[in-house]
Amino acid sequence: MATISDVAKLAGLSVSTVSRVINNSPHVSVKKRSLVESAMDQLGYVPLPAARQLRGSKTNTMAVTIPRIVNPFFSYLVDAIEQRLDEAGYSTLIVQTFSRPEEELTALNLLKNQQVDGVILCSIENPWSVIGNYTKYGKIVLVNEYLKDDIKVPTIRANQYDGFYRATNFLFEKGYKKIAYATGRKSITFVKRGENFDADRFAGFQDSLNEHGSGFSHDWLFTSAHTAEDGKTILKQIMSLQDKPDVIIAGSDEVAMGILQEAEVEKVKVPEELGVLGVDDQPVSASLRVPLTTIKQPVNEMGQEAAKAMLKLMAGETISKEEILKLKIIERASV
Amino acid sequence: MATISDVAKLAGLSVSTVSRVINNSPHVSVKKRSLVESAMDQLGYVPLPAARQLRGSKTNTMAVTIPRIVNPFFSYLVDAIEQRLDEAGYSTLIVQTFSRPEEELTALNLLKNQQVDGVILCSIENPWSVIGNYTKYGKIVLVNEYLKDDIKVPTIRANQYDGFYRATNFLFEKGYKKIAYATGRKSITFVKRGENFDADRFAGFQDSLNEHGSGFSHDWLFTSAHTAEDGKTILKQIMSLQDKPDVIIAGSDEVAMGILQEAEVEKVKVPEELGVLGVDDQPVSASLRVPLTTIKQPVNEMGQEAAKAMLKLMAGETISKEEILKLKIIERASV
DNA sequence: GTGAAAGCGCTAACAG
DNA sequence: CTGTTAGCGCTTTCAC
Repeated sequence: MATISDVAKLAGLSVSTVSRVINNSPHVSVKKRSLVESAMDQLGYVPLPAARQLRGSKTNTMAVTIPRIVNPFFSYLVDAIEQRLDEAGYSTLIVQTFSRPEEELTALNLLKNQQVDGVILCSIENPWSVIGNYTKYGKIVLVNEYLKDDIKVPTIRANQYDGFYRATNFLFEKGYKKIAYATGRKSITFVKRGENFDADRFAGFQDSLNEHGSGFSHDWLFTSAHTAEDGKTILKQIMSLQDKPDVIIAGSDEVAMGILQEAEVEKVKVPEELGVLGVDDQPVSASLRVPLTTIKQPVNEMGQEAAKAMLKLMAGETISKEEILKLKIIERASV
Repeated sequence: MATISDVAKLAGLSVSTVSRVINNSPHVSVKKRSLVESAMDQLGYVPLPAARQLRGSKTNTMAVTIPRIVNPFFSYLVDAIEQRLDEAGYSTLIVQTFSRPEEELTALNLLKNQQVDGVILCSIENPWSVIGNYTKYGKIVLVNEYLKDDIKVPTIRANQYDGFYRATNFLFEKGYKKIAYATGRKSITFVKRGENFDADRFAGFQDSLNEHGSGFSHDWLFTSAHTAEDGKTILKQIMSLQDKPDVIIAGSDEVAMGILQEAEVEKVKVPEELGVLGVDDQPVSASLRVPLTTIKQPVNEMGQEAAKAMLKLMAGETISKEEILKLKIIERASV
């Protein structure tokens, strides 16, 4: 491995001049600059990051944490972040937390240890009292998370409340009257809007319901719904109900797919007898037999904005605490 | 940021003793060790990796390259690798190459620059003449790739030939006689077995065909098939054929799903009128209306083995060039 | 414009 | 067992 002094020796100059060339300082004569440059590529020289870091200079690397890479939502999100960061000349280090606080600390310590210039957290596993301490070591951006108002970190998220409010309105416009609701949550605690992700969604749903003077039966709430199998069960449960809903907000495309499949088995016509609204817009959703109408999370934009926010932070700009993006309703055939 | 000398000062000892504790050298008295330890956590001290790297010690970090994180095959693969590496105390740095040679070099330079101890390449973008140069800087393991015999790098891959050979036999056993074949490739060049991924698959298919004295019509070969949409087109094409195949190896679950959906529209019974065999076993495949029979890539095992190979390499063991894993046929209802 | 020299935080001889 | 000391490769004053 060639070092800076090898280059200096070959170029017949001092290490400081070489260093200046590397960091393109303006105070180097054109002649010596090219001398250094040719020596550099003659030796295949690349500055050793560890040494530069030791001197406290930038790493040009960012870390981004996600709970699990196999979840498409997160893989697309991190993909979008990386694309944007890449354009700005940053490398990206993806850290899976597996929802474990310790793993999140690994990423945060990267910051403390000057291995990265900033970290983008796409889900938080530690209390802010812990995470907050790391802001002194570098920049932190949050994605898709809710934090108390007095905590001021740049946060990028989608407006779940608004999205679900509009989606529910949309169902009413379509003529539906009895709307069922499925969620991955174990229970819906009636916390107020702005507390968290699911509460926001449910609040949007409820507000639309109230505005339309529509009732909601407890039989129409399905919790702990995650998989296609869960969706199948839900459809069966719905069909066994006396007072059946005429449409369901499925909580995820996965669950929606299960509902769709079981509906086919049970000869329940979609959307005529039961409308099905998905959430997420996964790649396959468009090409199902009954193409799925779904509430799309703006993953791409979220990733882009998160990366932009980080970049601004790096440039020393202060940025507004929150950037809220809109959910989009993708209308296809299932509603 | 507390440094090693801060700790030494607080403990009333020398930096070397502190260093010994950090690297748990045996030659430290219990008493002083605990003295150092308490000083360390009193200060919240964490050794700075950059400084250690500079001294040439291990990074305990591995890089793994994948073309694209949003591809489920790769996200599951990297997930498996990381789990295993994690157990062994290594952090994992995931690098997306976007199939660009430069990005692969970024990962390889991590090795050169002593930022990682090894790199696992899950797809190669540069000629071996380039990659090979990096073996002098650290360990390299290949996954799912084919390389000339004289090149000896640990390589983990699934036996595509065997898998497709067995899968085709399986179709014959099921009573199918006319087997169609879809692939993502733009064309099937008849290179011999062992040259590459797709050639191996097709060779396995062909060999089984020949052994069963079965013919293959060029009308039954579908190339450039990637998406569910492509699958739909394929089904239409099949139905317009005079001499129709009775089963198709779809090349991917994605394509298989498209075929399944269009079959439903066209009222073609699966598997009675047309059998459909997928490849990959994606999460949704099990819960389709006609659960998909598919050739499963041993992603998990591949990841595990790749990680193990790397770990052995790190431990100084020499390992056999190739580790070949078996594809598995997951029998459900579509065949 | 250019070079000499002082460290960044840590490890590893080398002495004791 | 413990301490002293010389760098690892680089950036950055500070002189010239």
